[in-house]
Amino acid sequence: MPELPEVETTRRGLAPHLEGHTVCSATVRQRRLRWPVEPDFERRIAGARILKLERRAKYLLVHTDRGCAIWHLGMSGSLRLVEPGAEVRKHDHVDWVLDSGLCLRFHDPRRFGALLWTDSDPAAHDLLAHLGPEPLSEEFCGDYLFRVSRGRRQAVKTLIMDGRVVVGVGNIYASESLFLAGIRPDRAAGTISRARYGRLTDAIKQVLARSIEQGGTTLRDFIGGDGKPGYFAQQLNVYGRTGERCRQCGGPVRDMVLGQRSTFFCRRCQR
DNA sequence: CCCGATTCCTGTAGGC
DNA sequence: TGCCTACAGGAATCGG
Repeated sequence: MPELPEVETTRRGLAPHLEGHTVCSATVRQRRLRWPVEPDFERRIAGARILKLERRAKYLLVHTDRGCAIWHLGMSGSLRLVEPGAEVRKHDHVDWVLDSGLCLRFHDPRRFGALLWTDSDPAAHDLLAHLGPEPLSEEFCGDYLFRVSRGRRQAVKTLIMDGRVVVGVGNIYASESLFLAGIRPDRAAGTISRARYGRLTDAIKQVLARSIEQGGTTLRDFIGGDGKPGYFAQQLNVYGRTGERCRQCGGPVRDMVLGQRSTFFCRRCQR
């Protein structure tokens, strides 16, 4: 599914084809996404000139001279440029026809994605206004996590997956980061030392940066037809490896449920 | 305020 | 082989 690295990869891939171009027209085939696409979205975007593509958390912001479109890919969404006249497949919910002749197409089987419009600063939009810092920013550091975790009894894994604390840390990266930092996912956030939060923020930055370098390869990118995960899965230390041997100590990888999310860890390497 | 549970949706995996 | 069910997950929102 699109994690932060994949959204960033999407942004980098689309930017040269979108920035400076005009949206001639838009077609919305399915309005019922995570939130309904507003009725006059097509009218608002038609004729708009795209100024810049920006990523904030897992949102892709398309700044235009008329306002800003806010995309979210949910967990099964993708944005691709297709040739005009390309066959429309099931779950192809939105098209933007560009003045270049290319078409920006949104495909999203599970419809957890969203397409919103705002006439004002998107940072002030309800969905963005209360988000925590970007994980790759300097603001996100051990001191910060230490400070915001004081007095909290919730598990550290659910803390780092809380978008008000830090954005873009999905379920896979949360387990992987905690493994790299040697911290048990269910440790109460408020009892973890400043030094260990330093190691955790380093681990989060490392795992996200490495994934961006790989073009955001995720679990759902397959090699061959056997359903086996792709490149990135080969680098996973614990995610989805229940019962297999820990790469570090050889012990069995364990799983548990935290905040209704499957969670993977090694009892010996994480405390 | 804090935090766990519920909700949206459909493709896929696992059980029988 | 095929049907049926459980499950996965981002993140807002509800409920205690």
